[in-house]
Amino acid sequence: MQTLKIYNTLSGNKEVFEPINPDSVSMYVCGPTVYGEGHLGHARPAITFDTLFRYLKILGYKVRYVRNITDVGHLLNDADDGGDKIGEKAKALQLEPMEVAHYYTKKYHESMYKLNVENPSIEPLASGHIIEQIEMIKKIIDNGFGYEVNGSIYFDVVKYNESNEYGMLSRRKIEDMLENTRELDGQSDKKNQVDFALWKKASPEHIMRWPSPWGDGFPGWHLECSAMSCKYLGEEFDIHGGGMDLVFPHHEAEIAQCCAANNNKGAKYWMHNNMITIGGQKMGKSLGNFITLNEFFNGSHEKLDQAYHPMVIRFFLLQAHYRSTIDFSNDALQAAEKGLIRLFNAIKTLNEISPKENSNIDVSSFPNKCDDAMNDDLNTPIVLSHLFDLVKVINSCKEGKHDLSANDIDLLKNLLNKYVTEIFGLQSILKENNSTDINTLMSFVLDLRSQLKENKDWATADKIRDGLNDINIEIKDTKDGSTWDYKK
RNA sequence: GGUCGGAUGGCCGAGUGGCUAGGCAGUGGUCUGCAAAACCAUCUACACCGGUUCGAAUCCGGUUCCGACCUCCA
Repeated sequence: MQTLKIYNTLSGNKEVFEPINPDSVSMYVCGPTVYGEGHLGHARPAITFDTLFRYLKILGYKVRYVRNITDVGHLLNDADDGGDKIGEKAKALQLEPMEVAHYYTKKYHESMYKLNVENPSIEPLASGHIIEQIEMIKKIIDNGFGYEVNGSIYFDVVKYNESNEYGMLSRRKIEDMLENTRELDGQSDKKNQVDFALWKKASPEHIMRWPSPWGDGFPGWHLECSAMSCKYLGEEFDIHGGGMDLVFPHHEAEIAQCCAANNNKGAKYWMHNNMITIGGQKMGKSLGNFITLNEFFNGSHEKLDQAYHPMVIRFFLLQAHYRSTIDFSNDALQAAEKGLIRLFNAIKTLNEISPKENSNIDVSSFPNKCDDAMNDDLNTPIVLSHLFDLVKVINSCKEGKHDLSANDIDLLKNLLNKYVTEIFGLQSILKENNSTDINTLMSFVLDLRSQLKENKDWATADKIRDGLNDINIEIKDTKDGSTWDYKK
């Protein structure tokens, strides 16, 4: 098996990936809170870790991939005793909170399907694991790291830090955090500002609530991931992923909870994808550049020049390294779209190349070069650059400038299939002209037109060409005759 | 304010102490009745100021600007 290196936020370094069990990998990724339409910010971790999921399987691992759905309404902020995101939305729409959660879960799944994101092995709901979360709180209390105030349970970060290291993931010092915390008018029940809620007592108007040993309430913000990863992957598992914005406090708190409950920090490798920007700005509702996935797919947002196929979004994300920020703009997406079409045209071309006795160009190094890049912390942009070098090779074979043997053609077909289809999960966006009726009709039209051209009746020939162009059919005149295709 | 990260050619985006990243656009060419498409070739770079070095875009220091987190957030 090849040596895969991944960047571990915990150590701040690229590390050789060695799973706890040699043949299998356990992976947990933070999924969406389902209170609104899926947006670009959801696409990046989904695609980043989908690519990792696919790659680990290609490497021969048995992978259990858990990605949760957060359908429990956590509080909007710490000082607030009132609403949560799902509950607020439910009130606004006069729906049950679970109707809201279910509706947006379905929308999320639809977007993931369009982006060709594979289903995780398990997709647990936070609301379905209240019991596990309560049990975990009990363990934390029993171990002396939780305390109750007025029906709410808090995690005692200061006490925890005496015997453990709070801040190991985000490299924060608890002393700095205690110093820097602003006075918040002393509304909180917490002993220290750095403490966080494990269980929150539900105020009368809070609609999402469950019974517990401490009265009706709802679980804290960070608990579900600890409880569910532990349940399905064990107290110690291989990879925990999510967006960089979750490093603190969410993932830091998860580590603390797992250590406090199980004396085990949970994941061995922590991986974080970077954020996206739109036109150089952070995406946010207040900035007017908040674009949902469906708006990208149908082009309905005013900032978009056109619709972008889900595969263009996927390809565009893969053209950047997952730990870099990536900036969305119409120019960049249109460039990606053209690149993607070029790639798939070359794959099509490869199937049409007739093999020669011997190759006169060496393509044997391509598989290793791609693997090396992928093994270097999933450097998908470098893999793509190699694949585009391959596009040049394929095209020059078509032009008769190079030859490829049958063996080499197979090698390239396998390589492209492995990377483009299986690991990157890309699908062709070329329109297929596979309707028999239209093909018969078009070959008649093209035949007619070539007669016109032979008779030098350029005016009529051009009229046909222009007319077809208007209905999105493009005629391509080559020296071997004319072909046609749907325009993009 | 604290912690951390970034600044690469017209746009996006890799990488690295000396050797072409790649995509898109541009330019030149092939092909064509013309055009389009396609294909081939190719130019423009490493924020600023110092330092280390035979050599730095790459290492070090400083400056400016940008971003993330510190509060729900992918």
